[in-house]
Amino acid sequence: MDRLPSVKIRDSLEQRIVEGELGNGKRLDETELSRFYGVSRTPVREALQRLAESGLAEHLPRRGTFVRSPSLSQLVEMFEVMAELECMAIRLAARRATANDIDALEKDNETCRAAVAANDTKKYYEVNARLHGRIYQMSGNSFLASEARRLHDRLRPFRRLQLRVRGRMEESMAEHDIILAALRDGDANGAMETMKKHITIVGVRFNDLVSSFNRIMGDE
Amino acid sequence: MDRLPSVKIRDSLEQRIVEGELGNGKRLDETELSRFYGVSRTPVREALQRLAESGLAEHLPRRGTFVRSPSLSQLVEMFEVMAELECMAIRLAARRATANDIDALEKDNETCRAAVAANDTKKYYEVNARLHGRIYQMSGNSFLASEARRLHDRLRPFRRLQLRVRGRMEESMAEHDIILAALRDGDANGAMETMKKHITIVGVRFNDLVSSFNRIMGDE
DNA sequence: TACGACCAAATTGTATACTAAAAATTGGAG
DNA sequence: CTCCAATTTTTAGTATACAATTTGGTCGTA
Repeated sequence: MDRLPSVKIRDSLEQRIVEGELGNGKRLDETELSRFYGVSRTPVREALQRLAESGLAEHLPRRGTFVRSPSLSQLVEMFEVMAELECMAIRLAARRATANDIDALEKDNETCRAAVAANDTKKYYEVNARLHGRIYQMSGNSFLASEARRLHDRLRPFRRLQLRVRGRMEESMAEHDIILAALRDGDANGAMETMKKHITIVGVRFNDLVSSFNRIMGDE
Repeated sequence: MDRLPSVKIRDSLEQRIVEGELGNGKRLDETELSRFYGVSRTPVREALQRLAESGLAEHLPRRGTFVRSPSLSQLVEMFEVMAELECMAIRLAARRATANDIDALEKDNETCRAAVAANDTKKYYEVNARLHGRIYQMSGNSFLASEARRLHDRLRPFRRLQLRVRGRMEESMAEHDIILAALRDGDANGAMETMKKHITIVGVRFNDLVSSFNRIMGDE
């Protein structure tokens, strides 16, 4: 199944925004993009409609479409909601996890640990995302899983910067260990407690986040 | 500010789906819709793209766009997530509510009570939605507010059916009373407890059963 | 009758042409 | 030189024309 051009363009734009190539406030010019992708304006417009619907861009009638990264306060709000969803997922997962599920998590966690030892941020991020995705699945609530994954992806660039903060990867690993131990014991409350701390940015030094944030947002 | 035709069409379709006029599986024919709305296919297509992105419809490449109502198990999952978001909102609201906020809630609640007395389901739904929306706002987390409102709107037709169940409106009122009382006392936990019961449709046991069932059966 | 290939109608996806609204520019008055 | 207004230019929104793909049916053959 080969995807439609309009969908491919949408995905490409989404990635370019998330990667930071298309910074906040950047005007997404229909003609320019149509030249870039070698198609007419029609599929580009459809891609932009979908982008705007998902919240990554804002469409102003008869003005154009603009990349809209969240403000700092919106970011904090999003992390707050993310923490709640992760908590919910881990609570459900603790009740429903099978031995196989937990084994898979353990395996990912060890890969994470290796990445930390090698100081491989990219690898760590990748496996970490898989681990969290697995927990969403384990919750048994596929709607929750899809919502959590959506938010997770949207917070991706910020989460990644957060990991660059010195010592954050090690700290994160320790939390993973506690969460997994709680899961193994079926201790839903313990897992939730740690997960909340794990996600919420309040645990991180606020200044670190702000400086990362400014670095990302600084370039237009 | 007058909205663009493509946006108006999107909103109209969304409403028609939610109202049940366009039932599950209904094919959204581009030509037919363009005739219906008296415009060309272009704005209709853009409206359909947005609908698909928001999850109300599904777009199959070169086949068409179809209304996709959630299955029973998806519905249960969505209510489960809704309950979690409502809990979060009420927890935050309990900490941040001002006297004015609570007065406004009380007023809505009394209007609700009048609607129950008159057995006016439509009115009850309307004011009930406003009351919940107010709680989202009171949480102080605007991202949470927008997400909760989105889900609330999407669950609207099912919530409405639920209210037709005999005695459900009265029961719902009683819960509102308890929640408001807890809010007035700043009792976040009490408010959350009741809210959880208030939202969850069938009870946690059933959710667990359906979720495990789906996991076993491999239905994603 | 059953099955398969091929053709035709319908419908989606894309390109292009046209319209209308907003930004940019130019020209003049003060 | 500055400010404002009219005009030009650019660009978003829409219509229409065309291409590509699926689908249903028909015809022919085993």
